[in-house]
Amino acid sequence: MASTIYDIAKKAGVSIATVSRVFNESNNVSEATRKRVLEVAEAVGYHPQAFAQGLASKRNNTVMAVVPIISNYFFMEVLGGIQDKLTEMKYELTIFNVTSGEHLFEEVERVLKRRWADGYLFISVHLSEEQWKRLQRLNVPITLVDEHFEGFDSVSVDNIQGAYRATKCLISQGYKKIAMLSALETSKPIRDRLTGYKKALKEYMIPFCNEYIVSGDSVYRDGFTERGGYEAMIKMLSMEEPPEACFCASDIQALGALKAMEDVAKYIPIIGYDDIELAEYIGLSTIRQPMKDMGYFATQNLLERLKNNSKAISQTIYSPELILRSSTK
Amino acid sequence: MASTIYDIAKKAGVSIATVSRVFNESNNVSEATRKRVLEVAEAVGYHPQAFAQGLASKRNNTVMAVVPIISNYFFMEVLGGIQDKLTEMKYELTIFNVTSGEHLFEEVERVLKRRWADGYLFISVHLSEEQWKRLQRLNVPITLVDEHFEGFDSVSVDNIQGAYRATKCLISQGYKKIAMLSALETSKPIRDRLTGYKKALKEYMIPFCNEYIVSGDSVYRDGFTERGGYEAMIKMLSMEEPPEACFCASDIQALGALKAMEDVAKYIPIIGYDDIELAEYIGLSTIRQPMKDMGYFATQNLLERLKNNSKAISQTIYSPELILRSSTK
DNA sequence: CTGAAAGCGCTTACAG
DNA sequence: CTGAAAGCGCTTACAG
Repeated sequence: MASTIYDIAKKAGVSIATVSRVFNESNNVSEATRKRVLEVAEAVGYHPQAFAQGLASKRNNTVMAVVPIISNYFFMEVLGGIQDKLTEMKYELTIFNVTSGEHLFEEVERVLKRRWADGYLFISVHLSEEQWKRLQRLNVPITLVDEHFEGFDSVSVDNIQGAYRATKCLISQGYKKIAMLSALETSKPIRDRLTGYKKALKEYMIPFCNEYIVSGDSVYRDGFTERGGYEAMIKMLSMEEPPEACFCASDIQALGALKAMEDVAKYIPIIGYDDIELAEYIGLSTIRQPMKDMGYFATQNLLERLKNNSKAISQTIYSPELILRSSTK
Repeated sequence: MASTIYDIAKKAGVSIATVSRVFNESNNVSEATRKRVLEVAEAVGYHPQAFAQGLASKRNNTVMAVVPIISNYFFMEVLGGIQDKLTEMKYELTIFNVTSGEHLFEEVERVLKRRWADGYLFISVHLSEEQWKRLQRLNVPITLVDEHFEGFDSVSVDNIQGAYRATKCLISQGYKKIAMLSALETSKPIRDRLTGYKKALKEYMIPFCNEYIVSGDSVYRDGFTERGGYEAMIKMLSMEEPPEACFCASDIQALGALKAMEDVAKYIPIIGYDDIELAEYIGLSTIRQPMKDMGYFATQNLLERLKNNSKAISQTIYSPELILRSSTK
């Protein structure tokens, strides 16, 4: 059986309070005592248990990342930034994977109530205004990434702006029939990007044409998949009047679109969204989201709030950057 | 202040034991009582706290993944498999990022002693025989991924075999001067892949030539980076007698190598290792590791051990698969 | 089916 | 600098 604080206290001839102080680096311990305790602890392989510490102290030096999907590029990059900051500050990371179905809200609420972590990072979790308000009542430190709600700190990228720039780039190359390769419109990023796309068309007085908003049929991951992009591009290219150029709602869909174009040997310029690592290799023009920075900054923000919960709520919005490569040439 | 089990018990007119039973889905509760408790809990937004449950029950339905690096392809894929299984079994995932420096062992030992999780998955954590033995004494359920030690369950891929196949593939195409684009030899996968490379050469009676083992100069991530690959390939191509073909220790290095070849406009066939998603897009021949399967299987294995710690220790070794694409044509 | 009570392994005022 | 003691919020035999 593993030893507890009592065993150490007894063997070192001190009280458990003293042992606790040694491990919590309180400076109210004499050097001799500290040394003795540490020696005993080392000998039997003792270290305070996380759960007991957590319960007694009501803190646990853990941040929980709540995410709808774990193994994708966007999340991986964001996570990289989160981890950098967390390691720097000696916090631990717990990942909670919500299943994004109809019980999303209940799942999220439940995990907050369990008080697993000191603070929470919500990555690409999209809830209704009403639902965010309910979470607010739980009074738990939360920072939003890739989402926006006035009651919580948030870090996001201006999706409208990004789509606008992408579309405008295509327009400025002289194209008029510009399609948008879309996904499920229940997805918030999609709605925003659609808005930006329309805004650009309007500005250049190009009539909006609903047929040019095309999605694939697969709904897995809301359509943000290579397959979704493939399906949509096949549809586009077989239209009576195919578009001359295409703005894709994500790089991963653009990848599928690229494949589709190869398969039917018809090519139109396309531009993606995200700037995943792959984009550079295949020469995909895209809109860059500073994913890693967002993760890092959001974490920093959350940790500051853990220190001082009364600080003002801040909304950070990054500007997306247009990256031109060969796919728009 | 959030309510506790006492508040619920009082409001529902039952004991805390009963409230506890309701939330633990014990069936020894009358339907009427259960309903009443649930109603009260719902009204005040109560849910048992993870840490209190964990301390009292000595279980916490959490698995911890111990990883040296978080945002890379290999890990992302493995993690995807882990998460699938964990979600299926309603376990939570905690990620612990060891910093891979000189205190690696101490860090790892400490986290095990803290008893954060019910079980641990070590991904690409390479320790000495001696160190693994010390961890064994902690008597904690551990499953190794991408590593092998007889005292723990493990899931890995035969690196020697993989490198052997890659090299043999190049030899069979008629090349004799075959280089290996390597990385830090302190890395265990590198040592194994080197062994496989040599084995193939020997089998075909091609003399081993130490100059043909080339690494980049950057040591970040043990050299498993695009940059490391770039640097190494530049070196190779500027040799007096450049190799005719090259086996790269990882796809990510192969990527850098590809860039280097473009930059100096000299091309030789190369083959990578891993089969990251990117590989398909750029036509990189490679050795596939079933990363997602490994994660899934390792997790399943660990969860079984949590149920029954006396089951026999198993070593699972996957065979790597040769994937031929355009980079070797 | 239900409750009283001990216990999980710590932290933290409080007192000295 | 140190200790005694209460408390963190649960679970789980045990008894009925």
